[in-house]
Amino acid sequence: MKNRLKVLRAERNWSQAELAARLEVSRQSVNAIETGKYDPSLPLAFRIADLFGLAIEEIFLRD
Amino acid sequence: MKNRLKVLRAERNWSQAELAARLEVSRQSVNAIETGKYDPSLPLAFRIADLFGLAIEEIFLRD
DNA sequence: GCGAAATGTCAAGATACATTGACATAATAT
DNA sequence: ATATTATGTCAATGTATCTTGACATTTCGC
Repeated sequence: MKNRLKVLRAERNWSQAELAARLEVSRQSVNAIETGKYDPSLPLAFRIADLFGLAIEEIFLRD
Repeated sequence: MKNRLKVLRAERNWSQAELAARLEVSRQSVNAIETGKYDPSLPLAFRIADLFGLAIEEIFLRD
């Protein structure tokens, strides 16, 4: 499961800490998801999709 | 996080056991997700969406 | 180059997700 | 009515997700 988080974040000039704050998760969680250590839970994936105004399928890709 | 699993399964006349087999998870997992005990992981949500040929957003709804 | 901000990573702990095995009850079929 | 199938649920266990706190390294502005 790959994701486009880093790119989406860069497009908005958000730091990992800023994204984490907007998602109400820890900075370490954002980093872990971005660096592929694990996938977000489904509810968090929805919050991410909502924040960027995209469908989950447009952010998370089957590997 | 609500979901339409039970309906989609009924449309196909699949038992929980049959759906579990197609998803390669346990019957208890399907039951737990259907009865709202917990949400599936993101990878499992993708497998479910793929199986039914729908977008994740068409199966799982923000509550 | 120096200091600040950003990123990567580790450890320890909590809660969520998924498993097997078992059992009770409900629904269906013969 | 009895047997089979389907569903709901429990306990115990293991892995995944997420947390706080800490520290090292990289990147950026000045």
